[in-house]
Amino acid sequence: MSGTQFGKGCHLHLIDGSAFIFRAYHALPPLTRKSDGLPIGAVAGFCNMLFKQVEDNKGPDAPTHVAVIFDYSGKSFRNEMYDLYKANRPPAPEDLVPQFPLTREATRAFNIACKEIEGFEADDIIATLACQAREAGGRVTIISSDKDLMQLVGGGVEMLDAMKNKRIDSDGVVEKFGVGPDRVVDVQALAGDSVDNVPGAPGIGIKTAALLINEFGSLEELLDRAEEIKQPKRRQTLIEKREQIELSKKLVQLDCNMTLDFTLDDLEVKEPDAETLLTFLSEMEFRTLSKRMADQLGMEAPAIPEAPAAAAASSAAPEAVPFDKENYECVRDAAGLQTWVDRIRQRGWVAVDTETTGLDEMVVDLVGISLCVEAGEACYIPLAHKAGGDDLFGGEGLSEGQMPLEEAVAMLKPVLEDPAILKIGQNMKYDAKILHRYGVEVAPVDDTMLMSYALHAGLHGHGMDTLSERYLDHTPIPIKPLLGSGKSAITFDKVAIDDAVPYAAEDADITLRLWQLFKPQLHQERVTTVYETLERPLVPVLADMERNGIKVDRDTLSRMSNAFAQKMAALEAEIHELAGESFNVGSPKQLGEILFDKMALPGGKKGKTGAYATGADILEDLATEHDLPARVLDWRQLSKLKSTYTDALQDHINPETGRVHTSYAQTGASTGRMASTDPNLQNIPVRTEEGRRIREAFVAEEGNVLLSLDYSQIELRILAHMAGIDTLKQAFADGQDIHAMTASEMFEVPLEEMTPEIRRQAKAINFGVIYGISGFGLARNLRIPRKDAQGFIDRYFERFPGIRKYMDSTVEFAKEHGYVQTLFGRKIHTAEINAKGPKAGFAKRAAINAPIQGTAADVIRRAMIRMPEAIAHLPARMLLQVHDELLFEVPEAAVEETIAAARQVMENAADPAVHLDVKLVVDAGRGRNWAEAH
DNA sequence: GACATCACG
DNA sequence: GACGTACGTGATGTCC
Repeated sequence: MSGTQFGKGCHLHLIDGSAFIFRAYHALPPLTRKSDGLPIGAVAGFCNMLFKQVEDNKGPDAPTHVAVIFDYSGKSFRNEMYDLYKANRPPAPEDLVPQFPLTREATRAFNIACKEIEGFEADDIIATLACQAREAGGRVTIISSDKDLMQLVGGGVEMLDAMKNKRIDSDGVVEKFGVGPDRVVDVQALAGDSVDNVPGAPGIGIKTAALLINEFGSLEELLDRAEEIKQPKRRQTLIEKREQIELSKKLVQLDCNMTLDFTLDDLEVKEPDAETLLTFLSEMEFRTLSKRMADQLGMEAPAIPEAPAAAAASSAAPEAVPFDKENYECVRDAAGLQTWVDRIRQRGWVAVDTETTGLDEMVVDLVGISLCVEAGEACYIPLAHKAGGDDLFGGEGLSEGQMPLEEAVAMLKPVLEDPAILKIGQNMKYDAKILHRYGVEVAPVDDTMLMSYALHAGLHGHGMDTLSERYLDHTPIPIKPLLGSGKSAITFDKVAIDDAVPYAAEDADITLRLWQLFKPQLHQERVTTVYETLERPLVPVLADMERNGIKVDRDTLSRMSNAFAQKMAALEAEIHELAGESFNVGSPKQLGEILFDKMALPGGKKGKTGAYATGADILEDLATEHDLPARVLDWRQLSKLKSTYTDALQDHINPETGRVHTSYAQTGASTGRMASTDPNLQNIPVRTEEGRRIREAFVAEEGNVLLSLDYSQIELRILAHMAGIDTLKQAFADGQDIHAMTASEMFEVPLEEMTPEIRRQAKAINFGVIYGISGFGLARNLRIPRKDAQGFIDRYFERFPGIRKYMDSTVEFAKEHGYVQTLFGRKIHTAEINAKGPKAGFAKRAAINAPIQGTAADVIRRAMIRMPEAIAHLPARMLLQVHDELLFEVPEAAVEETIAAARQVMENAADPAVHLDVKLVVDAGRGRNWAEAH
């Protein structure tokens, strides 16, 4: 066949690749590649179509030439004619984006010509090729159902809807458009197209358009003789919108005369190269297709590890298999471990759990590893259990019957790092960090804790015990009896191996069962995208940040501690003097008795415990008249700073790194926010001058600076977007002072005459709105009469009715569905929304706040996930996240570049999943320490 | 271990 | 008509 020139007797298949991808994407369930979760549903559908094409190549009506044509991403020449062309088309779904290049790869793997040209749409290339083929006397089949291509039908050109397997010839076009192919563009020009944003003639659809074109013969004739039309409205439209209609025709008219850098002859059908194709298919892990293709090519199908989704579905329901300690194996040597390695390889996945000497992953040692490949069947590999304390030779000796730790790790490493084997864990960040210290980079991973978070946020916690009890109806073996408690508590390495096996193996067993249960639920609950884009990819990012830590200067803290202690002592003496007796200032109970009984100051008891409330707000009220409460407030501030920060922080400095390594709880907050623990670095003081100085102890390494980038007013911006408040959006677009603007709108004060006091009140209202405002809450915050506060709120809602609408509809949604959602699809369950009594108020406000706080949390998560790649070329390290702030450490020379790169990522973090009507703005600061940088 | 208090966004 | 409220967190010290 080679060398034949395209001409009579030739048959060209033109496949509309882009259209096909979208149809495959929407028609098929969201399949993911088992080994790493890569979305591949559309690729799978696409490959099946190509497979069919290959079969067709041998069929009775076989093509001699074939090509798959793609849209070039980006704008086409039509955007130059009409900038709104396809403007209302939403961006491609995020899990489809990575599949675009894969479909090109697939096409080439099938050895089919793969064409796209910058600045042109696939339709134009198809049109040009179809015209060329027709002129050469050949036949053409366009494999697409896109009506825009129907203008090409006729003269040997037909279309084929591959999904419905339906051919469309001239008659088919007449059926669809009421006119022949040669007049399709005329009808389209009149009818317009909302999908492509082609304006057309308002009020005229396909039916009317066809009627008119058939009556007048052509669009040009119709427009010239528009005066003759009887219906007044129609006549007026055609006359007034003539220009718009003519533009529409240009938009829908395909270009048959493109200059191509290839010829029809280049599209000759070729046999696929068996090895290339099978390699690709097995890389995609397309089991069935690999087999069918291999059969057709007369080859052996490549081995692909079994798919978890299919296999999980086929195995017994995880909750149906009883828990049985007897089935848990203790692996004591290499031979025993090898059988598990083999089982894992055969299975393609494994649940993993590590046992360690403590909870701090930066410090603790590995004690053992448990594995599970099938519900009910698990093992524990003890590696560093120590002999009993009464051992004559000291407690340091390892217990008998353990294989060497290095040997076990060496055997497991290839499995744990194999991209084709999925590692399943409960809070895998912990295990991955431990294993990292033993030279193992665990990947890919699934995490049942994160799955539960995507599914059940707001309903309950996501710890293993909770999940096991709720979803497996099984109470796990408690750790307490093994470790003891209090002073006599031991670490896991001191637990007897026989006791450790059932406990440890069960954890892996539970994890596997939870995974089998949750995995399909992600799809059913429509949170796969949340899990795959906001949860799973964040794990390694957080692990890196935690490992990085931040340098904290012990001397600075220590000096401050001493200073605080001195001041506190002085204050304490003064307080005792004022009280006329000595008492524990740190005891709210004793303080309350002094203030309200002995001194008889005005104030009240509080609820449950019967003790007086002595919170800062109450003391502040008293402080205007009395010295004692004022001193107590000072004392308390210092006490807080000293105990929580200057003292406790020193204990968290890692002796090896000299840095403080926090731990982020990814599932800590129901809204999608992270929580920071051990220590909490998200609540380091900043609001008072004295407290802010603690940040001076957070420093950069020599030659480096700390860089702080934070979102400006992100929650208010998100509220403006979600509630659709034009005034607010405009103010943000103009870079205005949003609180001053609010104040001006509300109190009708011109911006030039704004006073700090009025602005302060507006600011409180703006924040109140985010929290689900109430007259009471605002009154307390502003210390104004409740009536006045309610007046402010009423005026606010009058001025911004959209806000009230947002609040009402959010609560409505919560009541109906039992959850609310962020813009990115994260669900936050609102269990008590339909409760009665005071609980209802709480639930309502939480429901109003959650989508706003949660969307902001999603945005910064997306930025964090993209950050490593964006700063990979720079010597910068991301250290901390504080809800709307990211802190970096970077050599001075790379500061500007890092700010630019990080800001770019942060400001565009919502795209392309969500297009915000309000731009996100990121402020940056730098300094030798965190106080300077912030 | 519950409660009160206070640090942050 | 009264209830009793700002949203989301974590750490510390007191007291039982």
